[in-house]
Amino acid sequence: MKETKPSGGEHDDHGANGSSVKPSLITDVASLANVSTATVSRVINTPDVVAPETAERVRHAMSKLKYRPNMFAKGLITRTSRVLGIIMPDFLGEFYTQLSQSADTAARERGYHVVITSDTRLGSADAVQSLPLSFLDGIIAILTFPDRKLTKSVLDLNMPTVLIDSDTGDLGVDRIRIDNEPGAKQAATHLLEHADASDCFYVGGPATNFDSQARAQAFQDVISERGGFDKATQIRYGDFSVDWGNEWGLKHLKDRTNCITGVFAGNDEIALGIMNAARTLGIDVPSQLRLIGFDGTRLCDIVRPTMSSVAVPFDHIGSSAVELCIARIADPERSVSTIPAETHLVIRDSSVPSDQAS
Amino acid sequence: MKETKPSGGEHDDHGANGSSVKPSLITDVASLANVSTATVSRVINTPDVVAPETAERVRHAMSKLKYRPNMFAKGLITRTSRVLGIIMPDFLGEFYTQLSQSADTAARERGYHVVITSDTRLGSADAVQSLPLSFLDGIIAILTFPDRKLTKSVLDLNMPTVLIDSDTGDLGVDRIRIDNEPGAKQAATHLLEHADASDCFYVGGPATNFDSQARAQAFQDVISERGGFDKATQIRYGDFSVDWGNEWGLKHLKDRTNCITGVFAGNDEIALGIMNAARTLGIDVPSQLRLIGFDGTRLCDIVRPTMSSVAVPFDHIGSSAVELCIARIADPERSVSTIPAETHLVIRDSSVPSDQAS
DNA sequence: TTGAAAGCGCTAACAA
DNA sequence: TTGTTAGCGCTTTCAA
Repeated sequence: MKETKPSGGEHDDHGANGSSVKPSLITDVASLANVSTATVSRVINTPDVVAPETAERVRHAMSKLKYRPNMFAKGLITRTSRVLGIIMPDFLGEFYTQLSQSADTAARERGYHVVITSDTRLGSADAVQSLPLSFLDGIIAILTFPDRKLTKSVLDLNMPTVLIDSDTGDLGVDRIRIDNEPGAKQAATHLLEHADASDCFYVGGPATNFDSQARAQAFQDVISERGGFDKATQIRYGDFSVDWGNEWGLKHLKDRTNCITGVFAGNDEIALGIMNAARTLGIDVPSQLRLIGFDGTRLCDIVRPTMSSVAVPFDHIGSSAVELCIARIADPERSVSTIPAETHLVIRDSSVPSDQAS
Repeated sequence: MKETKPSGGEHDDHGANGSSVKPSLITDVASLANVSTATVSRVINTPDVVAPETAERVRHAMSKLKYRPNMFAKGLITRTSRVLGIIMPDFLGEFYTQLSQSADTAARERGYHVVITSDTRLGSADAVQSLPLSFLDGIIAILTFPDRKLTKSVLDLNMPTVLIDSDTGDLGVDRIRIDNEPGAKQAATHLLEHADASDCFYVGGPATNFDSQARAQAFQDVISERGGFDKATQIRYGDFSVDWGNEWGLKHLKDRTNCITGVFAGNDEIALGIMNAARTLGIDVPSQLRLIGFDGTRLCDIVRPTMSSVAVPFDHIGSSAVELCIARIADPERSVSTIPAETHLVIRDSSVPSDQAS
């Protein structure tokens, strides 16, 4: 309490809009506490190496000046930010939402922050220049489409990266591999319990989507075993939307009132659309139509009848991705690994014969 | 093509895991292109000021070396990142999802990036130290609870900030003010068209939540005008969840089979819960129960019957927040403004008398 | 236990 | 149109 008055004020800010008062620097804190900047830096980064009373004096100065280290300067030296970026196609959909939440929790436990951003810009030509992604210590990218350019953009970032759910072959990158097969096979098998093989359908997302295809394949493997399978009609692709499900349902369900139809949808939203179409057509779920979705999002428990769906282990995926990413950051030389994320069928009301059929 | 070989390689990376090869620097590019670092910097930031052929040469060197400016160093000087942060309570829920999407779009158009992060850590003691938020050029915070500590934490960041939907008085900060009143009054009025005032209920979120309260107040204003209003039973608080709606419905709807009940829910999820409870109890929506939600999320069109709801203009809110934030960044001295976001009722099937009442 | 000083990679005057 | 040079705010040897 004897040096020059530093720049940061101690009285309340007038405006409270940021950036009106300029932030105090480490030098301000140093002079207020009568120490060198090195010491201030030490109480922040390696507290145990500085004398308790000195540390206390410094801490007092820091809070008095509302000192906040400049992360640009800090990062320039340490080359880390302790923030992980999650790149996803868009912010919409339960899928991404639940994944973000679990990744955030996992990151937090390990002293990292997570920020979410959409990848739309990644595909553009000047992506490399425009992306302020170099702030990040690592990247977790959810690449659902086999978009080579996008994948390459991400890989070109040349930083610790974890890919989720992409169809990319072995690019020598850590990956969380969502295994569609077990859940999809369980779903198909479940459908077959009450419906003929020829009455079962797969209504998927985009034909180019890897998951969409994998689920279709598993479905086909199970169904075709029973014979009477016609790929052209029993497997259809559209997009991952309620509208597509509704459209398919309206068109293909109306003349199926005197048999039990089994439908396995590419995701929950499509399934919901089909459920709505059935209602419109007066077809009862589950007595006339057995329906199973995919992803196991919150939607399944919200709608009535509740919807059977193949659950994707979001928590496991989110936390594994974070762990893998942090492990890679810690040791860039460690061998590449792929962590499988198994799916499994969760049966709810939309696929089991109701006791009181109407 | 005559200088020292720079560090970055031109052959493919072996591993493809980031950080194995060290990134090339501006000096590498400069020497490869036979220019000074200043010139390289110019082709990146002010291209028109450098000779076309020189620029071309530099650009070639950049792509050959996969040069990527170090944002830490750049930010240290320019003090900007062109990244805006959106802070929200959590990643869950349609509300935040749709808001993020519109903010992202708006930011993109203006050359900014948006990252989403949850605010859980903001409230903690060491928040100031642990938050790597100083990277951001601005912050958009969604503060739904009157949490003074959280609000203060955000404001203490002392950077361009826009608050959305908080109940904070005038803190001299830019704000997007969601106006619950018009929509809520329309909802209450709509309910009154077919239900007695004493048969109308508001089932809100947390009692401490500002929006929850504002909606309740508007509801009360309209309903109590008709007389026979008992606040204690007709206004109930819980949380913004499907479960709470279901719980309320199961408890309070069962002995209301011989009158038309009108329910205005605090958000769409609560409304959905109530809708499910009604179904469980065999109460028909909308003939016996007129139901209106709040937020106007995608859920409203997904469920059957489709749900009437007070729409919140997400697009407007997201883009306005981004605009306001960018304006503040551009001119820290500009006067503080509050942009209202009006809500309005969107009538769907859950609140209108069905033609064929059962 | 602390301080002095040398940068981290980049941009921005100021010259040329 | 281009180059030289001085930092941005912080961390980190190296000495003391």
